[in-house]
Amino acid sequence: MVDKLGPQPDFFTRVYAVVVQIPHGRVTSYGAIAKFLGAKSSSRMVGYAMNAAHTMPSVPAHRVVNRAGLLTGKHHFSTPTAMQEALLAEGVCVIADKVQDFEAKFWDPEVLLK
DNA sequence: CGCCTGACGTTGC
DNA sequence: AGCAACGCCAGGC
Repeated sequence: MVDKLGPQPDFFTRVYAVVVQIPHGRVTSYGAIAKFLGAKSSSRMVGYAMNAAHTMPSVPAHRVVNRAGLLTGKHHFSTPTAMQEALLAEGVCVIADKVQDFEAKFWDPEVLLK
């Protein structure tokens, strides 16, 4: 695993590179990232990558939620509310561990291609 | 070296 | 329309 987020061919690093690109106050889904990486069927890997990513402060894992906009991985943070508070601090409405206006706040990795 | 698990997603019943 | 099962791939034991 590379400490920096350089253009490494590693799947994990690939995920980090995308997550880091997520604009402030914006969120995306595991599936979107997986699809962007070409492994649309491997959405689980994205979540798995985030698990390892949570050790990297540079990777805003709190901006990544599941397809339903639910903070599924919040339990993996320092505190169960860290993820929700982090999103709220960015202007993302989070109620009951769910992102409000998810579609509106949703950020598609495709913009990286533009 | 093989089995189990895991922050998801999709399809089938 | 709600619930269950399968698939996917990689890491840990």
